[in-house]
Amino acid sequence: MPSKTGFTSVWSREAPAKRTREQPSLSREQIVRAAMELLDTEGMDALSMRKLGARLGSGATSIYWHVANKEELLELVLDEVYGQARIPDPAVTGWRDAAAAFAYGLRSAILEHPWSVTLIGAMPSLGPNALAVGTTLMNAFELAGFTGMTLEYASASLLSYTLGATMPEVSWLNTVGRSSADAEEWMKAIRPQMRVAAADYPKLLARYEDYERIDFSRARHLAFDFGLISILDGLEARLRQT
Amino acid sequence: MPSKTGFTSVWSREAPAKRTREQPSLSREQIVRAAMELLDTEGMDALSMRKLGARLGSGATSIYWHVANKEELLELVLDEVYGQARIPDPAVTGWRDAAAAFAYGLRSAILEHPWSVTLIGAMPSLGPNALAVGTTLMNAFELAGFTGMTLEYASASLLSYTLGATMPEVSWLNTVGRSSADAEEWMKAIRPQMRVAAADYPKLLARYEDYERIDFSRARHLAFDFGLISILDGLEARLRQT
DNA sequence: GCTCTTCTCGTACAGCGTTCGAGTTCACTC
DNA sequence: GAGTGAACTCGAACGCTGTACGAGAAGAGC
Repeated sequence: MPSKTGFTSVWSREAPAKRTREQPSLSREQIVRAAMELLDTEGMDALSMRKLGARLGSGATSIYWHVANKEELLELVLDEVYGQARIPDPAVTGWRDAAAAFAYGLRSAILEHPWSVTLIGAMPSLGPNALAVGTTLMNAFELAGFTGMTLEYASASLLSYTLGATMPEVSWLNTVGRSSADAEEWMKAIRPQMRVAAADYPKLLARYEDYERIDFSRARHLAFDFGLISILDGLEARLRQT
Repeated sequence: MPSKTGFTSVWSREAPAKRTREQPSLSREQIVRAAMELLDTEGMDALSMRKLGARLGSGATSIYWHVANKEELLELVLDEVYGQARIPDPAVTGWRDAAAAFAYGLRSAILEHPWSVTLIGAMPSLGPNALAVGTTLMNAFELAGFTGMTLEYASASLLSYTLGATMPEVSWLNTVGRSSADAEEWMKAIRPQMRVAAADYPKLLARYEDYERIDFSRARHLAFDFGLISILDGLEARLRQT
C-alpha cells in the first residue's frame, strides 16, 4: 500500500500488519538475512529474486508478500550495513575519539559488504539504522560544543568524508576482485592509459612507478587516516572560532 | 580484444583500430553523446541498448561494434562527467581557491548529471578526464607545498569529501524527483520513521520541525561550504606542521 | 461448516544485454 | 575490373530479469 505522496520507500510506509499465524514459512528478517548472505558471497549481480527464493527454499514470488519491490529489499539490506557501524559513548571517550571510531566503524562495515556502495549511490539512506548512526554522531558533536545548524553541518561533513573516501576504494577493490588478476597485474594493464595522462603531468609517470612498490592496503589506510585527521582538525578549528 | 589480465575496462584496452571509411554511420563519440542525452532526460533506468539504438536511428546491436559492453559505455559516459569539472590555474588563483573551485566544479558536474552517482559507486574512475582532474588537483596541492605521499593523500581527501558530500545529496534529489511529490510532501511522508528514531535522540523531533521551515537548496549549499572550509583548514594545518 | 485473512507459488509477460551469423559497403591489390 | 578482405550494420534468437495475476492452501473466528 503506497503512501499518499508519489514517492515510495520502505521507510515511508507504515509497518506491515501483524501476522496471525505463529510461524509463517517466510519472514522479512529471514529474507533480508538470506539476501545479505547471497550478496556477501556472490555479489550484487548474483542477487535475483529467483535465486533468493531458491536459497530460502520457497518460490521466488513468495518474497513479494513480505517486500513490495526488489528496491525495497535493497533498502532493507543497506540499512543493515549501517546497523554494523557502532559508535562508542562520546561521554567516556571524548568527542574526537568517538568521531574517529565512527568513521572507522562505518568504513569497515562498508568494506565488509562491498556491494553496499552501489546501493549508497542509488538510494537515500533513511532506515532506522542509518538514522541512528546519524543521531548518535550528532550527539557526539553536540558534546564537542557544536550548536544549531553547525552541529548538523559538522556531522554531515565527517559522514561525507567517510563515505567519499570509502566508496571509490571499494569500487576499485570490487573491480579488481572480480577479475582473476591481483592489484599488481591490474596496474600493469592500466599503464598505457597512464602514459596518456602523463602528457599533462610529467611527474605522474614517476609517481606511478612508485605505486608499484607500495603496499596497497597500508597506503589506503594511511590515506584514510590523513584525511580523517585533517577534517577533524578543521572541525576543531571551527569550534574554536565561535 | 581483452587484455592479458582477467580484468576488463575500456581504459585497459588499446585504442580501437583507426577506421578506413570516411564517415561510418555510427561512431563512439556519437553513441556516448546520445547516451548522455538519454540519461539526462530520462534517467538511468531508461538507458537500454535498444532505446539507444533507436535514438541513433540504427539497430541496437550495431552499438556493439563500437563498444564492447554496456558497462564500457557507462565507463565512457562517466568519464564525460569528470570532463565537465574544470580547475582554474592554481598559479594565478592560489592553491586554496583552485581547490575550492575544483570542489564546486565537480559538485555541479555531478548535480547536472544525477545518474552519475550510481556509476561512481559501481565502477572505478580511470578515464582520461578523471585522471586529468586528479592530476591537476595534485598540481594545485604541489604548489601549496605538499610533497611525496602527503600530496597524494591531501588531494585524495578533498576529492573524497566532495564526492561523499555530493553523492548522498544527489541520490536524495533523484528519489524525490522521481516521485511527483516535492521535498515538502516528502518530509511529511517520512515523519513516522522520524518518530521512531526520535526515541533515541529526543531533540531530533524538534530539529526535524525546523527542517520543514528551511530552504533546502540553500541549506545544502551551506552544508557543503562548511565541510569544504573545514577540510581546507585541516589540510592547511597539516601543511604548517611539516 | 462457513467465511475472511494471511500467505505461497506456478504461470506468464514484457523487457533486458548480448551472441551469432548473414549481409552490405568500401579500400585495396593484381 | 575482378577479387579479396576488412570494416561495419543488424535481425533473430537465447537466457535471464522483475513482477502482475490469480488460483489455491491453511488457519482464525464465528
